[in-house]
Amino acid sequence: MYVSYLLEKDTSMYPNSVRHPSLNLNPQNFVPAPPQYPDFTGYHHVPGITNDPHHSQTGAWNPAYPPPREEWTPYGPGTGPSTSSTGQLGFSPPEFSSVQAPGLLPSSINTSVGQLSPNSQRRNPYDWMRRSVPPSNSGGKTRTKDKYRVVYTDHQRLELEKEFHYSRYITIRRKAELATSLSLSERQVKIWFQNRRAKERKVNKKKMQQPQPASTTTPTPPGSALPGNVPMVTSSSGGLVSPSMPMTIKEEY
DNA sequence: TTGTGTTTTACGACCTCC
DNA sequence: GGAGGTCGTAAAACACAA
Repeated sequence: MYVSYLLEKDTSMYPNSVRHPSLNLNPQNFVPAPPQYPDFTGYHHVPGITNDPHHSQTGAWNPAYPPPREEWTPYGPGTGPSTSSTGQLGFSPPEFSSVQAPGLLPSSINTSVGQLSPNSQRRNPYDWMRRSVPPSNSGGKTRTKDKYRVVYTDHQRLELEKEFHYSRYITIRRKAELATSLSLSERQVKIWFQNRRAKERKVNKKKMQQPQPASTTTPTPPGSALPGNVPMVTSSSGGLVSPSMPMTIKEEY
C-alpha cells in the first residue's frame, strides 16, 4: 500500500527509529529502546501523538525496509478536486499541514511535498492522495446502507501505518489515542490493524511462495526474511510462527 | 469508456484468553 | 461473557489495459 511504501521508503522521515531493529525480536530483546509497551508506566503517551517516543524523531524506519517504489511519489500537493474530506476529518493537503494534529507528521512530510516526484505522465503521481472521500460522517455506515465503506485519508493511513510499523498489535491505550487523534473510532482502528496484519500475512505468504532471487536490493533486517519485516513480537505473520495461535498482547495497563 | 484485477474498509463466524 | 485474535468474504474504491 502506498502509505507503507512511504514509510518504508523515506527513512529520513522517521530518522533514528528505535523500532525496527527490534521488530523481529521480542520486546524483551529490544535493547536500545524502551521495550515495546513494556508496561505503560514506561510509556508516557501524551495526547498528541507527537510526543510519543516511538513517533518522536528518535525513531526512524529501518532502512532495512523494501526499497522505494518508483511510482511512490508521496505527498505531492494533492491536486485533485477530491482531496476533500474524509468522513471524519478533512485532510486536504493544505489542511494537511495546517490542521493536522500537531506533530502527527514530521514536518519533513509537509515540507517535502512539492519536491518529490516531478514525474507525472500517464498517471498523476499524486493520484493516491486524491482518494475520494465520503462527504460526511463515516460512522454508522453499514453494509445495508448504500455506502458502507469509507476511504481513510492518507493522513489517517500514514499514522496507522506508522503505528503498525511500531507494533503489529496496538495497545488499548494507543488505540484510543489514535482513534481520537485520527477521528476514527476505536473499532475502526482495531479493524484496520486486523486488516493490516492480514495483508501482511498475505504478502508474506506470497513472497514465500516465490523463489527468492539470490540477491535483492532489499536489505533485510536482521532476523527477518521478509522485507516487509514482519514478525516482531507476534507469531502470526506469514505463518512464521504458529499461525493458529494469535498472540494476544494484553499489554499495557 | 469500459472491463477486469487489486486493494481497502467492514463485517460475521469462530477461537482463545481472562 | 466480553474483548480481541484470525480467517473468509462482500463491496466500494482504485489502477490500468484495451
